[in-house]
Amino acid sequence: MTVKKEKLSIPALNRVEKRQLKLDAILRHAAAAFMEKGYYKTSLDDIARRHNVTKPTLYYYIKNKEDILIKCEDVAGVRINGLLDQVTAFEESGFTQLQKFIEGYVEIVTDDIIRCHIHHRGQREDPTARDVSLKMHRAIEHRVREIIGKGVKDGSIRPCNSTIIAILLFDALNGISAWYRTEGAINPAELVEQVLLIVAQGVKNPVQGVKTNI
Amino acid sequence: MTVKKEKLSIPALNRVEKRQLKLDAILRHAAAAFMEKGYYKTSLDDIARRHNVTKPTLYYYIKNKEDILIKCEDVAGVRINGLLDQVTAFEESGFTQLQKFIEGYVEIVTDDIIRCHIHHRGQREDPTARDVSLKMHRAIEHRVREIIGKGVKDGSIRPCNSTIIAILLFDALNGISAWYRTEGAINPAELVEQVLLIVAQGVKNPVQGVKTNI
DNA sequence: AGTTTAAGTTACTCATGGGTAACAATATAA
DNA sequence: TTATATTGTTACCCATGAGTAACTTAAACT
Repeated sequence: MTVKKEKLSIPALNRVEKRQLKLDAILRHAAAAFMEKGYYKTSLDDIARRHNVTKPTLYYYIKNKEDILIKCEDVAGVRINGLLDQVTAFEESGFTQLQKFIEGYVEIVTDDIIRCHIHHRGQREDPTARDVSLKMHRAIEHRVREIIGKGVKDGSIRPCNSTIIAILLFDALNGISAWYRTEGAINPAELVEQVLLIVAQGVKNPVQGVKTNI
Repeated sequence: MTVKKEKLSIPALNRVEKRQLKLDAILRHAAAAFMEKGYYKTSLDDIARRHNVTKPTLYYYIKNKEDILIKCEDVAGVRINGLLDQVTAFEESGFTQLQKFIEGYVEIVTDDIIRCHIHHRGQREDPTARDVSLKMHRAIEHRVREIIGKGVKDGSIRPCNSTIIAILLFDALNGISAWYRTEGAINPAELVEQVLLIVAQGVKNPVQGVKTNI
């Protein structure tokens, strides 16, 4: 009986599970293709080929081409907001939270689906989808702004325009997703270190900066 | 005689001149369209319409659609390298040169043709064109890296990985081209100030940073 | 076993849009 | 005024690629 139950329930669970796994795989294949060739130069046939199926099969998992971007965005949203939850969970200084966010984000940004989202957040044919996309993006940016604002309040971050700083930070971090792979042997640890250093202290030499100011 | 000469030579000059002006206008219209709707969602008919001509007329000025991007890139290359020439012309510290470059670049980055170049440098169908594009980009990045390296040598910039820093800086600056217009009333002066501040000093509060380090 | 649902296939439609050929008008030079 | 580039137009071709209809196979539950 238990055997029968097992035999029946496990495939039943696997059904939705397998579907989800296949959707994930399709998204991953599509995201990789989009990053390599670009969204418009990638045909659904290309994506289907990478997945070893034919084009119409894709339509069993996605609504249309744009839906791929939307689904990637969903994944990215969960990931990034999850990181932000994690980073803001503890009572730490704004600067420390920002530092942790940067560390986590640099890691996240290497994932193909996230890279795809970053690179293609913008082009949304459907106006509703565009609104949703924009809203999510603003929400995430807002949370980072809040971290910076908190840092200014608690004194760990110098007074600054948190809006501008947040956008600049995101641009720099998002940019990483475009080059870290192709740019050959880059040590991830060094990358994080350099980013943290420039965000924390900038590039000006403090020693010389105090002595003389050309 | 002189009158005759004038009457003949001025239109003769205007011929090439007018052609150049029209090409410029087409590039500008195209660049604006590409920034609004994206390269692939912009048809040549769209561009022609903005220029009050029909599509085949465009082919009198450009080779094909991609050629528009290439011609925008040429303009951008001259502009950016010109800025770099200007910035490195005097014997100043690396940090000062970097500062001046940033100031100039933030201004340059508001031009539609430059924005178009920044946003579409990457998608090149023709492999030769792709090589040229990549080479130019690398050359510019290299010059900025040199400025940073010089700064490290002369002590105005703290020791750092100039490659990574240069790329991060470009990402942040190039990002500006995407949002500065849509993002409503942003004071250009404040923008430059904030960029210079974060590049110079970072965001960490130096006062608190010395006293305690959470 | 037999019925149903999931998953996938082949073979199409059809709009879009880059690019061209052939023709028309306008300005320049003689 | 007449010949000649220059600049532009209308009317087309044709490849590409998103999306669909109709049919086939494989798995799942009773």
